[in-house]
Amino acid sequence: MEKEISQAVIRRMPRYYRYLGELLDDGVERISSNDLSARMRVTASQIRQDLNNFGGFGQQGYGYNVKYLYDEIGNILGINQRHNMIVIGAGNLGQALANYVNFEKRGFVIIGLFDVNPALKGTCVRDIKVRMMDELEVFVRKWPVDIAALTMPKEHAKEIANILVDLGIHAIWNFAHLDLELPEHVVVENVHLSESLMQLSYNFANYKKLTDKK
Amino acid sequence: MEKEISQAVIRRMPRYYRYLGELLDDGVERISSNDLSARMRVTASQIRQDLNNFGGFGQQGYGYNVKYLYDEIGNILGINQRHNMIVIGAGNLGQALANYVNFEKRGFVIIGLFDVNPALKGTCVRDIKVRMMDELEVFVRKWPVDIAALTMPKEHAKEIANILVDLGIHAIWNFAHLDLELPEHVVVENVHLSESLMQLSYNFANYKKLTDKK
DNA sequence: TGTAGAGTGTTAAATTTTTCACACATTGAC
DNA sequence: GTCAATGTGTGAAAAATTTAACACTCTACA
Repeated sequence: MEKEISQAVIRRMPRYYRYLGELLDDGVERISSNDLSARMRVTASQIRQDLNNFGGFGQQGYGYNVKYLYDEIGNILGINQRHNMIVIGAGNLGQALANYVNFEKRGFVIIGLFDVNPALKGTCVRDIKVRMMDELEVFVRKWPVDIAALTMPKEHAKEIANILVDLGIHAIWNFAHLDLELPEHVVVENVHLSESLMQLSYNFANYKKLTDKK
Repeated sequence: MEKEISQAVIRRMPRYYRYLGELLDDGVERISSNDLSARMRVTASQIRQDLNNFGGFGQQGYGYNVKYLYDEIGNILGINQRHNMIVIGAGNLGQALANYVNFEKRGFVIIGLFDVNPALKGTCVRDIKVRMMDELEVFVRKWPVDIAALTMPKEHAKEIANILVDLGIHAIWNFAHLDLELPEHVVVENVHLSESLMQLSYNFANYKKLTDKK
């Protein structure tokens, strides 16, 4: 078995993908790790190391073919394979996700939106109907759901996550401010906005301290 | 000058803060790095190392006083100091931020919400009025703004970010899918949702591969 | 076709991050 | 008060990550 690739590397791959997409749009055909490194402000060495975790995509004396590398990274990340998503919590955040058409372009299709608020029942976000939570189970049994995004308040997240896992979903995009404790085979990706804000706050305070001292 | 603390450490601090807050709510008075490590699923060693970057908050034979440590980490992160925020982009995501009352509890107060869409002019999210972009400059000159959250489409983010920086703002919470190139003294925290989703996608695909092989 | 230059893949070194291990301060039971 | 148990702070080891260095391949131009 191949050795496992570290999350540090994985976290950088989407960024490569983004930059390559831009190059593609700009009609750039080929790029060297050096040129890319200058654009992305990372070392060329890191780019080459990262990519070589997945295989040799470049060619000596030439560099990397943008289109080819773009597609390869897309495959690695599972982009352009269709992923059906549901979003639990149709508040602003849930609606923001539902409205974000770029996900769909990449194969991440939101097929259902759920909430407890009866006022939302039957309303639509884009063409996605908001359903009540009691319809969740039937829905998930009927449609193949790959990923569930949790955008509801943290009070219910734990319970819902367990239900989803019992229903066979094993990828969860968690926006609730808590750490889900789920079986090992379930993949969880956390987006903790308040923690991100606090990190910003620290760096902000620290920058001020630095300049105040001068 | 004290040696700089790595972002890896900073990124973990809000999580400690969150767990300590929960302990506090549960009426727990003291905790050892060992107990905390069991709850948080990190090594006790890491907890002690992390905290000791900022000073010795614990006591041998006793552990850490929850309330005290909670407050200290709060201070380190600049929580409970007031931070005035503005949000550029009053779409779903901007409104989600504006509606999220917990930020305010922590001292992060959104004082303005801006958009280009005239249909939103004068509408309110909670008690925050949505203003048009052409009012931005006067607003920022009038009110002290610490942090700007960018939730508008990426096409305009670069330009707006430059304007904000010129107006003296030096902390930016960037939700747009691009990397801002700003002067060194500006602190930027990125939240790239699509990259987070791709990381989930990779891990999802990889989990599947693993189990399929068996 | 030959060859200088470009640029990858890869091994090795440097750095950073995490974990281990333990001396010693404090607690709390008796 | 004594003393075993607890549990931090910290220096050192281990592991992981990042950067550097370079042999060798392929390109592109004459």
